[in-house]
Amino acid sequence: MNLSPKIENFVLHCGEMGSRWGFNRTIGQMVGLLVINEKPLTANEIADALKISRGNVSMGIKELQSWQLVKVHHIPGDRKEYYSPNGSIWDLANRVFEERRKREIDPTLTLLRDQILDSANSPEEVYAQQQMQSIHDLLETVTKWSAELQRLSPEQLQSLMKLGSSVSKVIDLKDKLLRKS
Amino acid sequence: MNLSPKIENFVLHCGEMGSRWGFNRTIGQMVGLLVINEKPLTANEIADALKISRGNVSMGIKELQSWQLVKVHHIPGDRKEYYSPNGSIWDLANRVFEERRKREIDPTLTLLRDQILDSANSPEEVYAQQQMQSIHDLLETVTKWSAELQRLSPEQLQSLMKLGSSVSKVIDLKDKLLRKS
DNA sequence: TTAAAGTTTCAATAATTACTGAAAGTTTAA
DNA sequence: TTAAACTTTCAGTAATTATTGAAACTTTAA
Repeated sequence: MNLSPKIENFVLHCGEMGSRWGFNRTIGQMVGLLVINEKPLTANEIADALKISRGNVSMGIKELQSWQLVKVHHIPGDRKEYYSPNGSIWDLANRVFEERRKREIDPTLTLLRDQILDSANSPEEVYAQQQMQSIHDLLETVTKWSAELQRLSPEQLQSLMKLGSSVSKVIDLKDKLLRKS
Repeated sequence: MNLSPKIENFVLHCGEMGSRWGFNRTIGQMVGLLVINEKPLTANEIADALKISRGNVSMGIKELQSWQLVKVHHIPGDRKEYYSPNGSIWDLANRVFEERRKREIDPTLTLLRDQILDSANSPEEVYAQQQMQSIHDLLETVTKWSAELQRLSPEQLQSLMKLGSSVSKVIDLKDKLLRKS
């Protein structure tokens, strides 16, 4: 497996970004490689292209499956497993986004809900409760909004952007409309 | 500095979430501690409350300043520096969001713009270019949308949510309105 | 000036996280 | 069954990241 410089460049970049996107370097590279290749790849091809051990590929694939980012294919008469991205770029991004919400926001929302139910026993705790309530409200709003946006298709979002509409303009329009009716 | 169990619990949680939010455990705890305390704290108080070294606090504060999350106060006749969160919860979240966009999306957008300008030299590269174009378009859309949403005040967002309006409903309203006029 | 009160830096080390490769496990065809 | 072809696991090790604490630096009051 010999990557062209352009493709290798992209794959290496995905590796560097990997940890920022929620996985590690190797897994970032794997995503890049799978996305940039039209044909599904075997674990050995991945190990070879990225110059990593076979065992590491196996662990990476497992992780990517837990994020629902890869799909397995079988070719009749061939025992190897072939891997490819599970869906369009948009689908992949949505899953990463969703998974990160689960990891980065949900646990805190759970904690805050519990803490807020509990009553404060001192002036410091009264202030602490207020702050926790603010964080809770913020996170709930963000969660709801991200769910709304995820529901839209890329076409809906992009056509909206291309119309030159900002969200605030849309909200203004909505306000006007509601006032009239 | 003795934290009540409830407050300690919150601070420790912030520590555990720290790395998921883009910093490390200690810095997560520092944010939690500063946010939950009404009064600004000195570096020594932070070190004491979190049981970490003074040097570590210094480095953490530096990092938090680079994210623009803390503010320094001085009390007349007192040489110590007092730290507090730089703005409301909403302000802090906005800055984290913005900073993460810079780290997680912008570098990739830059790379993809360059790659897309370059012409493909093989069928594999043609496919690769197409995929890179899709990722580019997706990231641009996400970037523009997040900028739009950040522009709204928490009140605007929340009132909108409370009206029970989903974004798609708002978009539908907008379409109807545009069709009429 | 000086020294006290504070802050920052950074080399050494600790803690965490990722990776390898050999062994164990699984599946399939004969 | 057996063995070939493949995948997974995981103990040991490598690489990376975070933390300490002592020394260097800075600021201010006398």
